[in-house]
Amino acid sequence: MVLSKACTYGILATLYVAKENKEFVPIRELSDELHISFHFLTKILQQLTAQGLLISLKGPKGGVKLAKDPATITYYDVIRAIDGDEVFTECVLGLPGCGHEAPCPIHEFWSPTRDLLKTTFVSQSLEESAYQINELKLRLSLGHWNLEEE
Amino acid sequence: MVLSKACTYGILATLYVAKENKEFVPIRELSDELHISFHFLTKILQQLTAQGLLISLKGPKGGVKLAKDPATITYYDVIRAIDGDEVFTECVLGLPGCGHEAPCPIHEFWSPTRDLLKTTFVSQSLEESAYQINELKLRLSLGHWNLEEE
DNA sequence: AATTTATCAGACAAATTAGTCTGATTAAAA
DNA sequence: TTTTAATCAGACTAATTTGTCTGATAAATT
Repeated sequence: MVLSKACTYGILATLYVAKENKEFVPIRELSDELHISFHFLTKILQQLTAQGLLISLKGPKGGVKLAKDPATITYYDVIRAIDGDEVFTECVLGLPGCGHEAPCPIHEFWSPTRDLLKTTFVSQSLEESAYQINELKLRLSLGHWNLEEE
Repeated sequence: MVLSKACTYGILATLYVAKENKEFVPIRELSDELHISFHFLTKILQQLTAQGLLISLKGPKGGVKLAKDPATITYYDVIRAIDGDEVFTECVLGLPGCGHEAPCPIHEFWSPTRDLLKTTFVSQSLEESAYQINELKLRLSLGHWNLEEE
């Protein structure tokens, strides 16, 4: 698995918030719509709040919102806040100190692939995805299509 | 993490066997040289034996050897035998049924990246890496360099 | 001021992955 | 034929990730 579940949940939630484009979305709404455990999602979003990607508000009318313009937040930002950037920097075989000077047997081939992996997430902003979600009516929910309520 | 630890251990072990190029390498030698837990590695190599990538022999002069010409075994073969091929097929956001007809918001961008990921592992054989290990004296061990014995 | 609705904090449980251990089995060598 | 050296089988433990729960805190409404 490239991304942890916590990380994919974090991405789905920030995408939802980006597409809604309103003040403070309650986590309960996110967990209901995306079919993610409320308490688990709460913990994940607290991380994103602590990292400065989200702003939260307690009480009625509370919830979370993006801390910045969604055009300036990339998938990479969210991934790094939850999973760290090890997946984009570490040796795929786990050899300590693997690099150009002391490469593992596939370093030379893995390195460009790893770079593309990073570029893929760096070059996509939440706004671009939010636009596509709205335009193309893309779903974000983890629920299976034929179990979706209308 | 792209590959599980079990998977990286399996790759390192098969690479070691490929570079040694002799009949039946004992797992004890592999675990000592690669600094991997003997019992854990044993279980992993049993999987590879069950999957037909390795042949094992009990008793003195026993151990494991490659079941085929290392030129015909790819990293992808080993990865699939241990981790399965989900990492090469599933949605990076975990959305069930994500695909061309019902894409997730980054399907279009993730898809080629995922393809390169697979291609990277499909196009590298154990023999090619074994050759490089021998020629360039590349290390396989998980031990840190300054802790290595001579 | 009291109530309601939300996040925050942290303990706890379950599931998965990683790692350990003991004994059974098998094959070669003495 | 006995001993020895290896894998095989499976139970067990530890660590990490995932998920659940309860209460404290804060902000808006009544």
